[in-house]
Amino acid sequence: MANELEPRWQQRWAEQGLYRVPNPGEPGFDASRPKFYCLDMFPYPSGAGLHVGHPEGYTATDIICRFKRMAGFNVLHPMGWDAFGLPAEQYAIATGVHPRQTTGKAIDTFRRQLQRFGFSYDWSREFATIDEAYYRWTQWIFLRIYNSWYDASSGHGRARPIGELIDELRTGRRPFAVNPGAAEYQGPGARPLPRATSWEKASKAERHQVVASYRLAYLADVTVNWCPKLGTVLANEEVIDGKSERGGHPVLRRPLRQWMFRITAYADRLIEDLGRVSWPTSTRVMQEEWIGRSPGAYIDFPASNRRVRVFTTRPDTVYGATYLVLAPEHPMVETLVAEKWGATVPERWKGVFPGAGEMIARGAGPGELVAAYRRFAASRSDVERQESKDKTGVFIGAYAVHPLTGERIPIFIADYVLTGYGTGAIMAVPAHDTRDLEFAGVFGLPVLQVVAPPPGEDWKGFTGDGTAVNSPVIDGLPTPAAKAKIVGWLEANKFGKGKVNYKLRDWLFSRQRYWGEPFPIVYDAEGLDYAVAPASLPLVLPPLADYKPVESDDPTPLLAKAADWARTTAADAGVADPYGSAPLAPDAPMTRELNTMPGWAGSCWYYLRYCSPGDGERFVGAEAERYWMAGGGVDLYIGGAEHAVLHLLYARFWHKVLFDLGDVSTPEPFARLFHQGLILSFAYQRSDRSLVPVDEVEERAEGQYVEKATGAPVTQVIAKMSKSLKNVENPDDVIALYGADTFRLYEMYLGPLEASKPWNPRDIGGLFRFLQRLWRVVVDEETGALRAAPAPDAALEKRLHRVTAKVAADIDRLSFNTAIAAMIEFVNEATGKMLSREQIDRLARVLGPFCPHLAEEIWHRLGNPGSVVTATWPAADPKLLTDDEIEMPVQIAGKVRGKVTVPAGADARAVEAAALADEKVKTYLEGKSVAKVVVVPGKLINIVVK
RNA sequence: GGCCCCGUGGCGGAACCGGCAGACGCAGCGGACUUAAAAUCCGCGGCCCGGCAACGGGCGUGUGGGUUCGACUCCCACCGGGGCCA
Repeated sequence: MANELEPRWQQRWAEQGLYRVPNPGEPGFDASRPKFYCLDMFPYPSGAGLHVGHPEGYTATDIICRFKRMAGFNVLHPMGWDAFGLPAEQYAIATGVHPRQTTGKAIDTFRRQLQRFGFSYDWSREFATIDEAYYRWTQWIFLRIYNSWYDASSGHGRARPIGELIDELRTGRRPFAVNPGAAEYQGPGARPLPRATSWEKASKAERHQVVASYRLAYLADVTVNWCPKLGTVLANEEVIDGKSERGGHPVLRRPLRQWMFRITAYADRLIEDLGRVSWPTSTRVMQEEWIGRSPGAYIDFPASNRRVRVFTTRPDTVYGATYLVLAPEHPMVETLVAEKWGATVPERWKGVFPGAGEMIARGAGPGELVAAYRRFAASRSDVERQESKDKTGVFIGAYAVHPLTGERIPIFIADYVLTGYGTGAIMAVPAHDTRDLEFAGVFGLPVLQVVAPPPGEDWKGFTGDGTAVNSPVIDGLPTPAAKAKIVGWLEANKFGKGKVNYKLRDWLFSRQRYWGEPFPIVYDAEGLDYAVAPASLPLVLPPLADYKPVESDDPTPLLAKAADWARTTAADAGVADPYGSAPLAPDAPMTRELNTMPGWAGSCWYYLRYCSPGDGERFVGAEAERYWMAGGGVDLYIGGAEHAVLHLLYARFWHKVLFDLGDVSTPEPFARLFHQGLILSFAYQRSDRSLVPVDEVEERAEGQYVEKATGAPVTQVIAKMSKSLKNVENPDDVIALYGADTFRLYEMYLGPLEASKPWNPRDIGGLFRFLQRLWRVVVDEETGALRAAPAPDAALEKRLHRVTAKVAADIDRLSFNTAIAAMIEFVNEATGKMLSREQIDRLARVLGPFCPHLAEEIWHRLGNPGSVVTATWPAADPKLLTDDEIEMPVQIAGKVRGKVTVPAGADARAVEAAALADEKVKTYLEGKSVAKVVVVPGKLINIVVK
């Protein structure tokens, strides 16, 4: 029946445009209603179609949206497609089919599947990130960010237009020098500084360079994992033992000029504003840890006419520094390394790493051992280097001078220090750092206590807060005060500087693929970058003859194949001269940026576009944005926890830039966030814990499973759905059997929305039977006529009011499983009885958010006009939600021994008297004395006896 | 190693603020209807002991302790599972 009824109503709803919601100023907009913006995380339409995990979150948001509409809200509930991405491009490489075709097909499949669920999306707002009308604005926002700089001087700091910075530099209000916070000018591999010291004297390139160091989008030479065979850069996680994870091709570490976002400028605000949002604590903590704010200090250690700058989060332990460690790649290693070993150098300092002993035995010098160790370190991944318990390293034969004590301390290189963290060099305080202590143990280095732990704890290896000792400047101070004082002292004496370090890096935004947004950037003959004129957007992806990666040791983006597209002129690209240098001739040859944007780009602002998706003038209509984003942004955002950090952090960053520039009205995009749990599946495990595909297992008896091939018993376990375990469920199959209403109920009834829970098809029938039972309560199966009692049954009426109240409250707290249980109870109670027409009417409305098709069918069989979708939520009479008399359990010494029935409002004394007078209670009290009676009104009585 | 979350019947889960543990569903058992089966309807159902039974007693929310008149719920330690970070 569902397969006739459901498509029929879906078609009717679509024809009526029932889920279209007008914007302020449009016909039909009702300003008297409050608004509710409810968003699902942007799906990537894969060729495989929906799996059962998708509709979990979508059903939850649909129920809430339907409920909110009935409760009188203007509800914005959109859907669209995050459609750029690798799979379509990989398919294009193999087949030559343009990714747009592949993606278009996948979108059609997804849309058809979603519509079969009866979700109440406003499909008139649908768009895909690959639409030119959409990515035009993605490119526009990129330029908005590119043409901004972060002014940290005022209050918290904020983004400002780049023109204001240029004015400051031109007029000398701001010294002509690179941004002191610019990551590309720090640490190993820093870019050389410009020579000019004023705007006037600066060359075009120098002006360009200084301005770029402030821009929120900038170019930097970044070491990347380039895989020549695959023709792309790989993430660290995709490289295993120097080979690509997919295909096992060699991967080269190469510097490559890439677009970066200066997201680190926003690090503090991204942490602080987590206090504005209502998000799961775990997600807020994850973002905080990802940003990884650690206040500390730079300290300079003189070493043979140079200074080694270290970063430490524990400047209060500086007196305990007994050696320095540089990352093996640190550029100062070459200049510092000694020619030969000093006479007093202990043998083991010369090198501890595989193969070192042999070299030392044949008298290898420091240079040789350092080179060998660097090769050893380069072969290990960052993760291996940090996880390794066995500390390795080499003394480089040189010493530094401790700036506070004047002592000579040795300098080592060791792979537990990474280039990417701080300055790539540390002062080692073995007494109070676990890894330094392990290292000191291996190399026999002194361990000097400088922090006194709380009584009863060993100072050696104590890493917590305590009291400073053996540290003349700060002796006796507790750790936090000691940190503050020593940083001030180091600054005053020019030994160092307080500095907040972040784990968060600037965001690498370039990809060498085809299927992404082109950058609206061109380069002149000198290689300087310019923004194209916003009016010339969208910059459309050119067609390619083929999509095979360019195989080369030199990283080459795919767009290099579009040679004609890449060649343009200044006039064509609408490039002006932003720096008051020599203007470009209109016919000056320019080349386009050949990288494309990564998959994150389109999903960074899609929630804004939904507010007015057709806008041709602005990325989002200003009034629509103010209306739908009011109250702190999207009211409810539901999606998987796998996006807890990256997508949500990136979107927050873009949003904050737009907020600073006055383009959007709220500082945060998503007011309330919720993660639905994973839907898992059963799998089977052999005694050696290996997993067996479900189709190779049979159930011999209740709960007894054996592997078909061997007959060996296996145990049922819960695992992620995967093709290899053959336990992937397809929603289409379930809908074909039971219909969408049952599917929706089943997924919501599995358990709490946030929990991960196993898919167990055996249970679906229970929900299907519930809907059949409900149908039989209201419709005569023989005649198809409505079964209605002439007058409502009082007991059922009371229960109906309670269900109404309970379901509303449960939807509010996203507790759909208990809401459904309440409806089941009601229908079970009503089975065999009859409801009045008016009661059936209310039941249909309560069912509506969960099972819209069946509810609509009943609604129309009642002869109602319109749709249950636009009906109002039934009011629950508070008088019918409480009983006149209540039964209260009587506990004696904490065990329930009897029950008494008392009037609902009875006071404690009356309840106590009734309990003590109860016959059954009396028999338990015989021979005992009552010490105390605890009465919790409305709950229970506990008699404490001796 | 650090931080966070979770351990409740044969299974999924409920108990929302410290107040009757196990709602609801699945699987199971018994009965009605049926020539029979399916479907449907009615009923039983944590475990152990006693009783033909109604019922009575004991134990029980991973383990051990604590706080409290009262603990699935709060605190401490441990065990197991998951996540994030190292």
